[in-house]
Amino acid sequence: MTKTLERREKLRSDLIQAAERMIAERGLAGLKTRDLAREIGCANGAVYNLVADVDELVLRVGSRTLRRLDDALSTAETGEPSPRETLVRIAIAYCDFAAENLQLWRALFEHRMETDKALPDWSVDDQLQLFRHIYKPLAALLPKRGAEELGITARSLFSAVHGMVALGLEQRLVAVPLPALRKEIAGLVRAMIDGLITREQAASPD
Amino acid sequence: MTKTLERREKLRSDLIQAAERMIAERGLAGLKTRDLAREIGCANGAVYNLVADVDELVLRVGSRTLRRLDDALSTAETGEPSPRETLVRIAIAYCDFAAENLQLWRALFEHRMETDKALPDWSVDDQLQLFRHIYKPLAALLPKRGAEELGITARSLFSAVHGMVALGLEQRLVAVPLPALRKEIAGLVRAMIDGLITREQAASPD
DNA sequence: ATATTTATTGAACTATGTTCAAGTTCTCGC
DNA sequence: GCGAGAACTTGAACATAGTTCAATAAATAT
Repeated sequence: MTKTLERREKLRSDLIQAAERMIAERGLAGLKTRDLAREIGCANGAVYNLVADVDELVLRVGSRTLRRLDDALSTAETGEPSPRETLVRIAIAYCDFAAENLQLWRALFEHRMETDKALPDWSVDDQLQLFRHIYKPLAALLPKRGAEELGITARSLFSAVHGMVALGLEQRLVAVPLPALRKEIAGLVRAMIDGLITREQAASPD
Repeated sequence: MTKTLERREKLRSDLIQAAERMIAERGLAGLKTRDLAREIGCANGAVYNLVADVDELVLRVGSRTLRRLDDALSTAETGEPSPRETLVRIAIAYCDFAAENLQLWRALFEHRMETDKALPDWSVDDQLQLFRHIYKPLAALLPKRGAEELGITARSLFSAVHGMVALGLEQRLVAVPLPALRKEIAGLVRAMIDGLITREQAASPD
């Protein structure tokens, strides 16, 4: 009885790993059900016994990528006493992760579900976890801010770094060499933090 | 003799406009050659007499979008004496443009050419123009920096704002209401600028 | 007016996600 | 054990798309 269940689970796991490998090697657009089926040794149609459609598959791969990214950021935030430098390290870690997992990281943002098909909950949850890395060090630096406001600022800071990484790693424009990009990010993160602190202490001079 | 040439040019122009409308309404993935052909009144295959392939079509639409974006940013930078507030206004203008032209703006970044097919020059040129809006006000604020360094910082600042807009307008995560997003962007841009100025005046305390 | 060049057509080709009727394998009551 | 019924797997077939190209039509030159 459990025999086919086990087999299914094994196959499903193989499928997701194969999809991950394929995206990493050929990009999101290079993911093909027939190639996947061949790799895991089943019929093309059998893929749809394991996942509902390719959207789900991409989301499952994304979930794994987000978990690894989360781990990378967790590592970056340990053992650094200064909250300011912790934030810098997290930003650099984000940049490094994106560079080392370029296609998988891009897939997180490139993928679009067909209109109005909602994301499953388990996928949404993953994503919201990312901001939490920034929250604690930021709270230490901006003691006057409330939880709500801090959450928003954390999100903004994350987004700003994301933008620098996204455009910095884009091949189309002048590609920035990675060391230069890391330096730029560190500089702008420090500037943002300093600016936020200054503006918190002063009465927000617009 | 010029008869068919004229007709072709007219058709090509119609095609690009139809593609623009289609992307704006249905997103980049909703662009279909057969629908385009029907709209401009020619055979499906005739599309390939007007452009080499859909890649070129998307790029041509992108070129128009970039031009309109450029205009919007130009408008934002006029008539504001303070360079700092000029930068804030440019950032807000970028945000507003993205919100008002969401699908077309997204298409600029979502589109990926098939591997190793290079962008045509006319397309690359367009994109580099965007940073130039930021350059002048930034130069006024950071007089000690050289041209090279300023260019990099301008790019970083642009990228950071881009990231805030990109993630802020993303439906998947908690969508930020537009007014809140504008406020956030204004706040973080001011913080970045203040931080950059502070760090330029001090001896860059890392 | 006719021949030659050029442009346009739409059917056909390829690739790809998805479905489903038919075949196969497995399970469970006897 | 074994056979009926449930569950699973298959791969051919379908729908949709981008792209090509031989055949047709139009335009131009002689």
